[in-house]
Amino acid sequence: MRISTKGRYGTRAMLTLAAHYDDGLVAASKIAEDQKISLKYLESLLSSLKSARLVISKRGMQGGYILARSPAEISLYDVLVPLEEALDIVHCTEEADSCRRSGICCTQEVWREIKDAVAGILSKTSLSDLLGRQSVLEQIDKTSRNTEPGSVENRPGFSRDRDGGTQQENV
Amino acid sequence: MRISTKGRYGTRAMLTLAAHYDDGLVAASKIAEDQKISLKYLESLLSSLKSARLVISKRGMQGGYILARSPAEISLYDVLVPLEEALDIVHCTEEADSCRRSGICCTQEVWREIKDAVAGILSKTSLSDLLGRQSVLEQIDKTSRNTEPGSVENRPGFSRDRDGGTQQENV
DNA sequence: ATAATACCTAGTAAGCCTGTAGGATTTACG
DNA sequence: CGTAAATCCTACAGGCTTACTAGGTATTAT
Repeated sequence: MRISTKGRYGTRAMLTLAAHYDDGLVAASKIAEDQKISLKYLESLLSSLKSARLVISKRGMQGGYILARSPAEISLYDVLVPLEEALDIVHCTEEADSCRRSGICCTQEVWREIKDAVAGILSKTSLSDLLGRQSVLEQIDKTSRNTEPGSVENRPGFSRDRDGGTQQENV
Repeated sequence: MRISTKGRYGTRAMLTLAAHYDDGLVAASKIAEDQKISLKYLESLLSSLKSARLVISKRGMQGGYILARSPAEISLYDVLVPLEEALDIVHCTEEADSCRRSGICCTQEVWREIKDAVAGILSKTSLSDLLGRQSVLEQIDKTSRNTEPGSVENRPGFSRDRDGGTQQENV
């Protein structure tokens, strides 16, 4: 029971696109570098996101991707559904007829309750919401590093690539 | 992102044990028959549940399993955690140090929010709650089928096996 | 023409899920 | 004591998903 890296990587890719929504097209290679995601893997995620009509692509030189709608109009639910192939916590709630006990299964109620709660949280959180939180966190991060110098630790930021050679994280 | 059959089967097994909490030990074979779960698979689930100290077992003839606490004192959260090996929706929230971006990762907040919501629902739902819902559902089911006057004292388990010798469901 | 870019098809190593198989050990009961 | 009923233990296996990698094709701006 977890959101896979597919969903997490996809979300982060969408955040980069959201951050550059006013700048026009962004190349997949830039997103990959920004988020430290394997380019080839990212391409497949973007393909899914394109099929879901969340991004628009342009091929050829100077091509790239851009959000199909404004960041405020795209929720995490929109992003995760095509990547996680439905967020059904439990198969049972989706295909009721596959369960012979469906008429008298008390656990279904709970699974559905959970599913609705998760969908609610994801639906109410838009990409622009996340961007807002991000800037707050970056601000805190920056000031905390100024106040305690010496423990700087070279942490690559959300949208900067300070330590050119590092591997991608596997998170 | 889903609760696997392991968690669902385990939950149903615990419901059978809850229904017979006052009757003493219940053999795994009876649970398997009651819930239409493969006996061998069920055994491994019960093993996990025993390690989590949710059930107590007795070996040998006339042996079996019984809840370690009353149904009201066991939540779905208690049951699912040992079966689903932690309900971390996202690995990231658990092992923060494995994520190089942890200090400034805005998506973590959302994953944690979801995790807390799920845990909240599961924690507030006890086995006795589910038993209560179950009896309501059975009553509805029975009246809708409009059959069998009387014969209420016969309660061979909380699920009736309507269509005889069919295969086990794989839900 | 060239280089940058999206897009497409395959494959793959590892791990997990959902069991099955076959027994070893413990216990009640006649 | 012998036996049957039960838990407990180890091992395996087919199928699926995850998280990529490899290599190439099509399209486009310069």
